[in-house]
Amino acid sequence: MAKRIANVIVDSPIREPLDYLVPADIEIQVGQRCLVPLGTRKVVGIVVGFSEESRFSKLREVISRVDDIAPLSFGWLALTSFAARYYQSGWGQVAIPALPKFFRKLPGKLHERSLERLRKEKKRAVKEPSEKPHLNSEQSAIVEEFQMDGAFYPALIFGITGSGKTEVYLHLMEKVLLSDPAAQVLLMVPEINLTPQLVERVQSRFPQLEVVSWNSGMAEGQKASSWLACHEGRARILVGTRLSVFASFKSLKLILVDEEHDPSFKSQEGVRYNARDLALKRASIERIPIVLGSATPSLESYKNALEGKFKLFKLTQRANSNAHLPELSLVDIRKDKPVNGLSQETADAITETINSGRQVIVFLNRRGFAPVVECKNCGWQSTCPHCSTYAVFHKTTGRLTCHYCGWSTPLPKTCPKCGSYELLPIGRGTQRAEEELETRWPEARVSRLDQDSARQRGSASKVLDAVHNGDVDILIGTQIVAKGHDFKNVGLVVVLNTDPRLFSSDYRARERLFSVLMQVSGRAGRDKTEGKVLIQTRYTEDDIFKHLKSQDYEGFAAGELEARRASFMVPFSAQALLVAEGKEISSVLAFLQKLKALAEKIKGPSVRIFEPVPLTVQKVMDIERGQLLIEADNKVEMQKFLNRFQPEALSLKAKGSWYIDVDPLNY
DNA sequence: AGCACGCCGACT
DNA sequence: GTCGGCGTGCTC
Repeated sequence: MAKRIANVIVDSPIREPLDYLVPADIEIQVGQRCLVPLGTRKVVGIVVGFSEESRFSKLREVISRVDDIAPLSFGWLALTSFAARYYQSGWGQVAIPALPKFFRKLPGKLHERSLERLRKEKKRAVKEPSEKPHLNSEQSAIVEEFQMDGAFYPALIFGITGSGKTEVYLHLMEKVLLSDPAAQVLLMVPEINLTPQLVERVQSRFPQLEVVSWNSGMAEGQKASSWLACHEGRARILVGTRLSVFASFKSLKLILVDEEHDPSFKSQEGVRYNARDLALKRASIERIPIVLGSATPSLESYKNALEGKFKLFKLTQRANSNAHLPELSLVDIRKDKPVNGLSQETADAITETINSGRQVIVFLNRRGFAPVVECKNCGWQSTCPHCSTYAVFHKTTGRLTCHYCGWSTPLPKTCPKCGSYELLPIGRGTQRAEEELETRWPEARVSRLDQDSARQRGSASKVLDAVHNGDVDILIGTQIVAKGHDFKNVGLVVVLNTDPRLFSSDYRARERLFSVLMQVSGRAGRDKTEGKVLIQTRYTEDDIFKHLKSQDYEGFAAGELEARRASFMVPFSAQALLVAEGKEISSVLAFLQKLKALAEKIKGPSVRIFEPVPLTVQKVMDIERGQLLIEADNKVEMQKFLNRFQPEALSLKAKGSWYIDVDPLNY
């Protein structure tokens, strides 16, 4: 009988699975973990196949199998394998880090005991299910029409803010969970601190079922326990961030991706996967339905829906029929010149709203006090010594802080260059706006919500609770205030300083701006009384505002899609970014130049190679960074090219490191 | 990614 | 003479 050889993936950049001899006394199957020697180490790998022969003559032996849990499924292996190929990475580098640490390490003496503990279900307060709200006709039409008969069925729910998407998710989940006592549902959410509230809402709806969550902020033990509960089928619902697309399920029957347009579904470190795209792949592998939901879908998804690749469902009415669409108007800051950031019209509206006993949200997407400090005498500016960025002045700490590397120094009393005392904060962040609001409305209770104020655990929810309880008159904040909070008494939303984002070099900036403005506008008028939105801008005639005013995502998207079609941009083409890093920008660009030459040699007519350029933020933590953009007619052509390019590129030696970012979101 | 090997500077 | 710096290259 031929010797049995196991193909094993391990967490190393080796592209192909490694071959190991399987000793006669070891029974092992595909999907099981095993202990193998790797160089001088022993590591945990996953068996992905068997073969009779190997290109390698001197094979080493599998040390032992790890059979503490059921093997990983073929579907899971197919998903991780696809992800590795698509994102130009090693299979093991995708698959192994997708397991909780507990299942990646060599099982020790107490392994079985720990497993027992992980398997212990956390206690649920068994209570009556929360009330099931009545669906309006649009909502129930979706639930009725939805196909879940064992086929891949991708759907996009495009529903305006407040249209009750979550309620539709819950009904769809119920439909799936009731139809099959083993069925499991994956609900994917963006990376925000709203997950606990959502988990609670889901759990109280299905009090008899185990609901678990999975996100990077959780303790390792928690992660392992949630993961295992899904793997073994005990947990029926998983609510998780992008990482959960790689969770292991016994019987996954439905995937929901909430806020599918959110950039946090794209990983920006390690393997740069897009969890929304992989979720679609997973649904097609498992032959199950998948729902993408958003008030402002990504143009990629919206295009797919328009072309019939996704079933398109629309929610056009607010679920709470009492709620009004907010009335949006622009404040032309060319005419109504802002004083300390606020135009007269804005200030009057704030006064009026507070006086009428309602709340104001001021949205300013820039944290800190001032983005840069400047010397009036010699022109010195507060730059970060390790990054090509400004160090932001934070008045709360009295320090200059770099938002890229965390470098920080006390604000100097005098100019470090000329000794002058005239150091001026330039520009405006949330802290400065907060100060201004407190000065102008001394009677009002002002709260700030941004990354800095939310840093301490629980402090964000404290502020949010205060807003809900009516203990705050004016809430000033960054993106965080825009996300999904259902404030009942907000009469006015003010948007400051969005103009820079209208003219970004990133062609996706407008799409994101539209999305965030829609979201933040949606905070106004969620209950009986009307809400108002004021946007201060000097570009009042920009199309984006026209569509915002009428809450017309589809009009906006049609315009953007047309512009992108005309210039062959994503989603009418596919992109990949080669990013190189090193000590000196010249050598980084020189290496990218070598990659470009190789790419030009390999590429066909469907692929275009751009010029190597430094990244927008060229230096971070003393590392210089450059990029080379590659464009192809479509994703298939891009894959064909990368698969030919990548092995050859790996053999070029670089001074620093480099990676490929497929379907990049950031430039 | 680790980890070892290897070939040059400051130390008991 | 050797301890250790991190460049280079391999792991079935």
